[in-house]
Amino acid sequence: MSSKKKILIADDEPDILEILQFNLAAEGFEVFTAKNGDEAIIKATSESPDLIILDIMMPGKNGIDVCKHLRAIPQFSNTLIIFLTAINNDLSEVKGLESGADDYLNKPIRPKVLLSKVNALFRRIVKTEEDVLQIGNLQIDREKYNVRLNNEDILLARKEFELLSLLASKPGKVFLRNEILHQVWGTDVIVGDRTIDVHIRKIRQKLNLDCITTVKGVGYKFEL
Amino acid sequence: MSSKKKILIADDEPDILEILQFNLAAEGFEVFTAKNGDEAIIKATSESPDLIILDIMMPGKNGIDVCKHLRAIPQFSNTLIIFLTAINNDLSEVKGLESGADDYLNKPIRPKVLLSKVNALFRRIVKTEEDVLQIGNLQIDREKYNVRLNNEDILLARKEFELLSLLASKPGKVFLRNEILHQVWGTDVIVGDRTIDVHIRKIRQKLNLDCITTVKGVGYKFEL
DNA sequence: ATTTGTCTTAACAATTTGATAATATTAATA
DNA sequence: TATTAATATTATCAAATTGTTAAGACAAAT
Repeated sequence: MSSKKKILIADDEPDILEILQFNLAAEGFEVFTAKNGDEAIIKATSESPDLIILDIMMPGKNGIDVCKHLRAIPQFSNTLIIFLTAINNDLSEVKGLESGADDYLNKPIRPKVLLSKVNALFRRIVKTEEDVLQIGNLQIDREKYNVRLNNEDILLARKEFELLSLLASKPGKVFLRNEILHQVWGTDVIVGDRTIDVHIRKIRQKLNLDCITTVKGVGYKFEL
Repeated sequence: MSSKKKILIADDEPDILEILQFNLAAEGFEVFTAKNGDEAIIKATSESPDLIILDIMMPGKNGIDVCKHLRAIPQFSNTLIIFLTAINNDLSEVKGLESGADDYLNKPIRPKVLLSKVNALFRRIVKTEEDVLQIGNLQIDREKYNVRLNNEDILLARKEFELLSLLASKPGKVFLRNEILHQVWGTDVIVGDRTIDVHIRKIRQKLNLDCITTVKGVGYKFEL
């Protein structure tokens, strides 16, 4: 999967903050916290989270204020916002959603419900992501499955693409031949010794660029 | 806003149905109703609603079943679904959201909360909704179901249209054959290996334009 | 009932790919 | 430098993948 989703949590109660952080981090999200509304705005601006969870009742700027403030900034017009509230009545819920939030969650927090909501919201948004490697003037787009060098498309066959994609994923790192076999061919496929070489050759030929270095007796590495 | 949003409500209690219908219609939505799960599926198919509100507890097919059934059909992969439930416990909520719903609502119904949730969901979706794709001199109108090239209408059969529409939704992106099968044919439909090819061929033939590229071993992509 | 058009499949052709073998080249080391 | 191990190069071939055409099942329209 691409990069980790960032989630910002703002609540003045340390316990709640901790519970949320623990559960979301365990699910693989990158979590940031804020102890009040103003801090939330600052961290939101600096971290550009994908989702912001706001407690409504906070000293100073409350959650609704923060939400309105953020929604007025283009950077956050598409950010997911969830309210956290103990006030379980019509009024606050309505106010929350009308101020531009995507959902709200009642306290006490039920971790499973929280995670489900978060995932449900992300499922809807996730679609607009990109997965491109950019190394110098070389661009490898894993989604579009193409390689561009100096704004010119280069057609690589599947194995060639996967091999280059692997090497370029960690420029400078030397990949052992075994490692390459496992990653590109799989653990149970057996191919001859020269197979990798031939593919490397084709890549070098097609790219016409000195970017794959042979490390004799060890493997190959990609560099600039 | 474009045209009226369509909402389908499925509940076995006539009272609830009426309350919901009244409130949503008053807000300007076009409302359809169903008295059970099977009717819901039928009406969903014929009306293509933008939002479906499903009672979880219904005789016969319950809401979760209906949701799963619908989500497996490409037509409904992006339709909003909200559950309606009196069961106020973790388990049912989690199950609901995991079966692909976007939100849930606890009974008793509080009209204002309902409307806020509905509006919050629509607000988020509206942005990704583009019924007319324009790529170069090619125009794909998903609502009218037609394709124009150089101001000339081109008649595509439904599967052809959906396939082209999918590929053109992300120009440059390579769609894996599997991905295409899921999106166009649905997750549980099984068709032979050559079916996609044949449809691709027909599109190429009818458009008479070099815009669909084969990426051998991977899939197809659309490009100007 | 007949026509029309859509969707799928089967059969075969055409193409591309990936692996190998054979040979050449390179780099390290005795 | 001669030797050797490792890699590079090239051509070739079988397998995998896709293209094409025609035909039949089915549904919708006439």
